[in-house]
Amino acid sequence: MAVKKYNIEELAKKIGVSKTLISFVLNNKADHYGVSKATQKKVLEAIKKTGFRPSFSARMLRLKKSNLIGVLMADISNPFFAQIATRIEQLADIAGYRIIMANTHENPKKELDLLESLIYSQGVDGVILTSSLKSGIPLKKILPERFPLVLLDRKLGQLENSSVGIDNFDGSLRMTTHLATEGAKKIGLLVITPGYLSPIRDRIRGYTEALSQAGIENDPELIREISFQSIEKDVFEALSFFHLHKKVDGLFVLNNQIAKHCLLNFEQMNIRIPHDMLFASFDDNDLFSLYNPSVSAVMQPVDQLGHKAFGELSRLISLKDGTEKIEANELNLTPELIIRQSSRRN
Amino acid sequence: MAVKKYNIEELAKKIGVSKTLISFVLNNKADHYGVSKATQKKVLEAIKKTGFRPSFSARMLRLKKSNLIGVLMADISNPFFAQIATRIEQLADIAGYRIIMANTHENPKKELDLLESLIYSQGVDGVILTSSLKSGIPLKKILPERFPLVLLDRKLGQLENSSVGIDNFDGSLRMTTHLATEGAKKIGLLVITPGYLSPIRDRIRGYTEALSQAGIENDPELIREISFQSIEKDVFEALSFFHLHKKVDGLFVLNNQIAKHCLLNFEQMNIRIPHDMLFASFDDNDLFSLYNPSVSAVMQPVDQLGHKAFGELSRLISLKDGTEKIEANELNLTPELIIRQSSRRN
DNA sequence: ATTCACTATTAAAACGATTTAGCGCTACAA
DNA sequence: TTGTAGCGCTAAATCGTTTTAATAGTGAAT
Repeated sequence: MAVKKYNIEELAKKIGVSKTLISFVLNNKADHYGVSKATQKKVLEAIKKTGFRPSFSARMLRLKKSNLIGVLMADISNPFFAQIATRIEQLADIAGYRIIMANTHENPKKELDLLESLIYSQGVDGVILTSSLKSGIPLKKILPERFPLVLLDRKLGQLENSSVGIDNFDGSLRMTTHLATEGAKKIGLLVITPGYLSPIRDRIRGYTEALSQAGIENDPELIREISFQSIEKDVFEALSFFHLHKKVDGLFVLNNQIAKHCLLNFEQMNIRIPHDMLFASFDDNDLFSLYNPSVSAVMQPVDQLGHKAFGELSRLISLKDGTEKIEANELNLTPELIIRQSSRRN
Repeated sequence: MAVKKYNIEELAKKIGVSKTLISFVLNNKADHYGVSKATQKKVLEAIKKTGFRPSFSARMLRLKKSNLIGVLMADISNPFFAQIATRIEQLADIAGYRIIMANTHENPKKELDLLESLIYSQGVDGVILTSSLKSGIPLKKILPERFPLVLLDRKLGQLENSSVGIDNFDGSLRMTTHLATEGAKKIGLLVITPGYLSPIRDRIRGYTEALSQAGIENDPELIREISFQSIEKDVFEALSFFHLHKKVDGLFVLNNQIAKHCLLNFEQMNIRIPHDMLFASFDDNDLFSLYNPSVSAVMQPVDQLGHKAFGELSRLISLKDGTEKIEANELNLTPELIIRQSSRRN
C-alpha cells in the first residue's frame, strides 16, 4: 500500500530510456515509430511493475482533450433522466469517457453557468444537455465553434445543433385519440410550467389536433398549468375544477410527477378511475403498472434515447477536429402507447 | 459567438502586465501580494471583457487539485442512489466541486478499475463510494496515503475509512418486531445476493434478533436469497415456497427492487396483503405509498445520507494536505419506520 | 573513404497555469 | 551620500505529458 507514484520522467530514468519512448509505448505508437520489441517489452513491464499512470491533467493540457463528457439535466433524481443518464454512462465507459454530471434544476441561469464551466474550465469534449432555455441564443454566445453538443429531450429554436428526443406530437395525438375512442368527450389536460419547453408545446399540439380529428370542441379551460413549486395545491385545484365544475370524463397528464400527485388525490377526492374519468400519463414508470387501476402511459424509449444521444455525441466529437462541415442530426424516436386499465371504459 | 479564447499569457500581453498579476487576481491573492487597486481593476475588467477562463488542466497540473469528486455507486438509476447522488451534487456545486459519476453495477472488478482511474487518471480530490467488495484489502492497495474516501451505505472490513450509512440492524430489528407485534408468527425474509454486503448482514442480524426477542423460533428455511440476474424467477419461487409450503404469515423484504417484484406477483398468486401475509420492505419509495394496500417500509433518510457523506468528504479533503492525523468517522443515521396498511392486521 | 539509407533513440519545445525569489523604485533615516 | 525598508511588480521555474526535429550507429553501395 501507499505505493510510490512514478511520473514518466522517473520511470524513464529508472529503466534507462527516454520519456519519449515511454510515451510512444503508452500511446500505442511504438510500432509506428519503430521502437524495438525488446524496448517495448522492457517499458511495458516497468509500467506494470510500478503501477505507473500517466497524469490526466498533463495529458489534457498537452492534447486539449479531456475524455470527459458533460451530462447536464434538470434533475437526475427523476427516474426518466436517471435511466437515460445510466445508459449514457454505460456507453461512455466502454468508449473510454468519464461522465461529469450536473443538475440544472430547470434554472436557465444555472444551466448557462454550468455549461460554461464544463466547457472552459473542465474542458469536456462534449455535452449532452436537457435545456430549460427558451431559445438557443444565449447558448450560441457560449459555445465554441464546432463544439459537440447534443440536445436531449428538448429542442431549442435559433440553434442548429443535433438533438435526440421522441415525437411528442405523435405520442400525445395517439394517446388523446385513444381516450376519445374509449368514449371521453371532455378531456382535461395537465401541463407543467414553464410551458415553452418544446416537448410540452408539441404534446399540447398533439392533444389539440386529436380533439379536432375526433370532432371534439377545444375548450381552453380544459388545459391547466401546474407549477412544480406548488404542485400539490395546483393538482388539487385542477382536479376539483375538472371533476366538480367541468365534469371532465378523461384526463391526460403530460408529466409523470404530476401524474403521481393525481394518483395521490383520486381516492380522497372520490374520483373513480376509470369509471368517472379515463386517465393517462406521459413517461411510464414502475408506479403506473402497480397502481390499481394500472395506469396507461406514453412510454418513451429511454434506453434508445440514451443510446442515440451518446452515439450522436461520439459522431460530433470525432468530427470536431476535422475541417469537414458538421451537419446536425435531429432524431425523433417513436414513443409507445402502453394501454392499461386506467384508460379503458369498463 | 465563437469568441477568441485568451490564455493568461495573451491576456497579460494585451493589457500590459505580467501573468503573475493576473494569476494573483484570479486567486484572490491580489491584496495579500499587495497589488494596487488600479491594477486589480484593470485586470478584472480585462477578464470580464475577454471572457478569459483559466485552463482547468494547467491549473490542475500545477496544483494537483482537480475540484472533482468521484461518485461511485452500483447503479444511479436506482432511485435510492439517485436521490443521494442528487443531494451530493447539489452540495458539491455550492462548494465549487464537480461530480464525476460512474456505475459499478455491483461488479468488484469494475469498481476497482474505476476507482483507480478516477484517482490516478482523473485526479479526483475525493471519492464517495458504495462498494460491492467483500473486504477492504484490495482498496488499500489502490488508495494513496491520506486519500479522502467516504464509504456510503456499505462498510468494509479491514479498512479504517470514514463511512456514512444507517443503522441497519436497528431498522430491521424494529420492523421485524413490528410484524411480530401485529401477530406474525412465521416471518419470511427475502435477501439479495451477494449477502456479504454489510447492510444485508446487519439487517439479517436485526431480523434474527427480533425473532429471538419475540420468542419466535428461527427457521433457516425462512431466509431466501434473491439474485438480480434471475430476480423474477427467484421471487416467484420464494413466494410460492413461503405461501404454499411454509404458510408464512409475514414477509420482510430487504430491498426495494425485490419488493417491487413481490407486489407484481401478489395478485396473480392470490396472496392477499395484509390478510394472508403482513408485508414490509426496506427503502421507501413513491410506489409504496400508492400501492393498494400501501406498503410499510424502513425509510432511509436519503437527504441526510447525501448531506453527511459530502460533509465528511469535505472534512477529509481539507485535512489531506495537512500533517494532522486523520481520524475516520463512522456515521450511522437512524432510519424511520413508515407503517402503512400492508403490515397491519385488519 | 565517402555517401546514403535506415533503425532506434533522444533532447527540447510546447501546453497554460501558480509561485518563489528577486528587481527597481521611492522615501525616509543616519 | 549611503543604507534600508516597503511597495508594486515580474522573470523564471515548475507541474507531467506529447511530439517534432535531430542524432548516433550500422551496414551497404559508390
